[in-house]
Amino acid sequence: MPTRARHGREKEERRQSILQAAREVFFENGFYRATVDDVAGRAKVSKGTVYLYFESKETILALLLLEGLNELVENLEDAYAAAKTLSADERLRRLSRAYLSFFEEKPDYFRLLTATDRGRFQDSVEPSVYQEVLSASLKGLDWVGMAIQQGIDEGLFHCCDVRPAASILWATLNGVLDLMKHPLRREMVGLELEPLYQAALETVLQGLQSRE
Amino acid sequence: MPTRARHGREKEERRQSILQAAREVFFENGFYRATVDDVAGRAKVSKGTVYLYFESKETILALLLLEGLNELVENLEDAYAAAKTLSADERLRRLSRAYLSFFEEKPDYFRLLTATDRGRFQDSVEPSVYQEVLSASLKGLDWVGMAIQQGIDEGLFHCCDVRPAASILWATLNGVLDLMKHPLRREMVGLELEPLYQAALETVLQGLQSRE
DNA sequence: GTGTATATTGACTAGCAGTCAGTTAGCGAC
DNA sequence: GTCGCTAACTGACTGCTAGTCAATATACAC
Repeated sequence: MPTRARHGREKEERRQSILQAAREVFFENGFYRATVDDVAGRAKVSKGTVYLYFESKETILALLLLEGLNELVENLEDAYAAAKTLSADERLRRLSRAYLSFFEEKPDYFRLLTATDRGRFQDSVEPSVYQEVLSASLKGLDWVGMAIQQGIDEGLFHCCDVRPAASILWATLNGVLDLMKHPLRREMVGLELEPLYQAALETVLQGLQSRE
Repeated sequence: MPTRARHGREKEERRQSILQAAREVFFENGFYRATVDDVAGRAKVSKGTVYLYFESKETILALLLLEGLNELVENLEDAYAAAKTLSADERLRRLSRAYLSFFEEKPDYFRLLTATDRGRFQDSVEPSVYQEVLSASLKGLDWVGMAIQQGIDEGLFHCCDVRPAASILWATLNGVLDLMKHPLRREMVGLELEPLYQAALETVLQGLQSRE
């Protein structure tokens, strides 16, 4: 009997159950309110065990974020692929919609993302993991870039270069999501998320289409 | 002799010197690394005194942010006023430039702003102060809105409504600033802030000008 | 059963926000 | 100048939480 292998599997299960507990606790209370003891308790292990499997509380956050970002990128990939036969602008609309859907269906991940902007994050997380989160948060840009490139090839867009164009659209969508994230701010602005998001998308698409 | 009044002045001076100490310490170390003892030490008072003048560490942050945001809004106001005779699109360029300048000259304030997205902020800060920060962070939108309204009146923009248009531009500028905030991310995107910022501005301006 | 390696525990440390009983300093009355 | 009163100030203390590590338990080999 491959004892080593069974052990490996059991360890992986333990690890996953701690991650799952962290997901629940972080989503319920937010990252800063949640304590490692909460996570340990939920996973029915001691705090020490949590630290056997993970370097720090913030590392766990990073891993959860990576999960979320990967799922988002998969959604974008699917949306891109499903719009294979469509024009570039329509593909960008599908991509944008997929992004908005993810935002609306998994708001918890977005809530947790803001926690990474903190000072300590970069200290207590292995640089490589931090870099991975950063890089994952930019993978969406690649799919937007591919659709934009198609638009340039098709003669739809007349902008100078793919990367700036993709970044502008990506930044705009993020800007709108961020602006409309807090209910209180939404109220102050006096607009709803979805229509503003759509309008922003169309405005940038128009802007990319016109000659400068 | 108006003892009461002199006392009032002295209290205000003490208060200001604590605020100044907090500004220095927060800017140097970031909000989360900075401790209240640091602030107290820098202001040459005890920690208890800090808490006589301010409700919490996060309240001090909120007050510093309000200062920064008010300064920003003044800059925008000046830029708007100085461009009195110009066309709407040119005014928007001036407003955007003033915003970028502030971002580049006072990056510390932007760094501190992200700290408010954290969970605890809303708990330990009086709701009214929190609301004031939120509302101050939206005042820039008003000046953009006024320039956009001018553009609509002049027939330059054909978009449906002022508020969405202003919000789209504002969100885009913020999105670009946020995207390009971290040097590491800037490197990953492979673009520089200023050109992207300019390009984003022009793209949205174009988008707002074209008929839909 | 015994020895060894591995996994787990939870009491402990360190660090920080926030408190409050006790101390000091300013000031007017005499 | 000194007594008494008030307001300002202090810093030791509390409570909480991330992270550690010596002690303990468990699993396995022989």
